[in-house]
Amino acid sequence: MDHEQRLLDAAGDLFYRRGVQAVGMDEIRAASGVSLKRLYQCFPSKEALVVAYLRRRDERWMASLTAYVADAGDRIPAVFAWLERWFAEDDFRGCGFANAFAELGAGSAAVRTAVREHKERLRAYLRSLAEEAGAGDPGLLAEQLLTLIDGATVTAMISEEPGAARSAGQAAAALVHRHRRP
Amino acid sequence: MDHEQRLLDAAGDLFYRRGVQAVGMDEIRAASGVSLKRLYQCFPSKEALVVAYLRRRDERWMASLTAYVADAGDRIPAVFAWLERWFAEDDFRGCGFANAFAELGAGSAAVRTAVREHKERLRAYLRSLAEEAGAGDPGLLAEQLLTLIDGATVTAMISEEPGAARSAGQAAAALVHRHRRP
DNA sequence: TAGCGTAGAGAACGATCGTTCTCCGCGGCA
DNA sequence: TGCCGCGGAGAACGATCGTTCTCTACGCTA
Repeated sequence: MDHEQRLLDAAGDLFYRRGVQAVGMDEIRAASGVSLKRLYQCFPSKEALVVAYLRRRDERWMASLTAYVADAGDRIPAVFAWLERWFAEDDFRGCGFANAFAELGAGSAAVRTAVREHKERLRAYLRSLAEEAGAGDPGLLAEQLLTLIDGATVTAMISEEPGAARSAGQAAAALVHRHRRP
Repeated sequence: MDHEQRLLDAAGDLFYRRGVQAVGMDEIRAASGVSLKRLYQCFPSKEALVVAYLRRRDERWMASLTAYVADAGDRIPAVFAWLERWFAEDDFRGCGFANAFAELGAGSAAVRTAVREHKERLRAYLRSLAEEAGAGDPGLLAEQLLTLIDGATVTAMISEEPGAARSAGQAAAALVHRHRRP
């Protein structure tokens, strides 16, 4: 495995679990086994590493969600079933993007952009699901689903109970039903 | 005005706008005009100051919301109208509690507790609104409203558009309607 | 084998953090 | 007036941060 992958593996785990500011570059070096010199050859600054972490997390998170939903019959309920499994994971600690935005959004335009791109990708995907479900206003339904997802993620992070996904899933089902009949 | 108030005013503004870790104690001293010695007499550590900031923010935030809603006819829609006004404020930067949890939750049990207490207070208030609205399962409706509020707050923070409150308010109205007829 | 380029380990650097300490000047009291 | 104690300004401290530099050891080529 090349150095960049090893660095992103170590940084991704540490940044997500403990927060970006709480993790120093030397800890990433120790966890990855990559020397500091090479670390700075791959990523010229911590900010660059954080942005790369967010981009890779976006790819993997979206890929996991879409793969799970593609295999399910009822697409939109499957989104919330996937969320519940995610919330129950041992190292779940909320939305890595919202957390990074909270930590660094005020200071780093690159982080703001990376987070917005992720949310935009998710919104577009939810819109495709809303269209497939025959919603009268798929843009509005997608926005509401996004709100339920982000809200359930915050609630699960703070309460440390994966049940937040279930009530959000019920709300989503009610909204989908609502959007079908104008 | 006494020193504690001046400190909490300055710290509250700085912590919320820029994040806790991005603000040093010396900057709080400069903004408040309170000497460093007295600062540490009032709050023996930064963590204590952060917890006091969260408690005061909880009180004021809840007081503002409940006062606004109490004056309105339709209580639950009023919650989302209040949210929209909040999102449109110049220095809006998301939920101070979720942001503090993202920054410090992994490292500070006191911060985790303060954040959970706020969310619990909000949940209890929403439950009282759900009961008043005649919901069949007020606990579930309160949980869903909380999810919509947190989700809309995250979306508004990231997108910097207050419109997130509107679609969430429409979703809330649909859910209230749903809960009335089983 | 001699010379060279490279890579890793980790010391070093300047900045900044939370926290404590020192010093000085001012007000109350005999 | 002389003394004492308190409070403020800010220097100082040790730790740690992101980043760079030095030194050493090794592999390749002639």
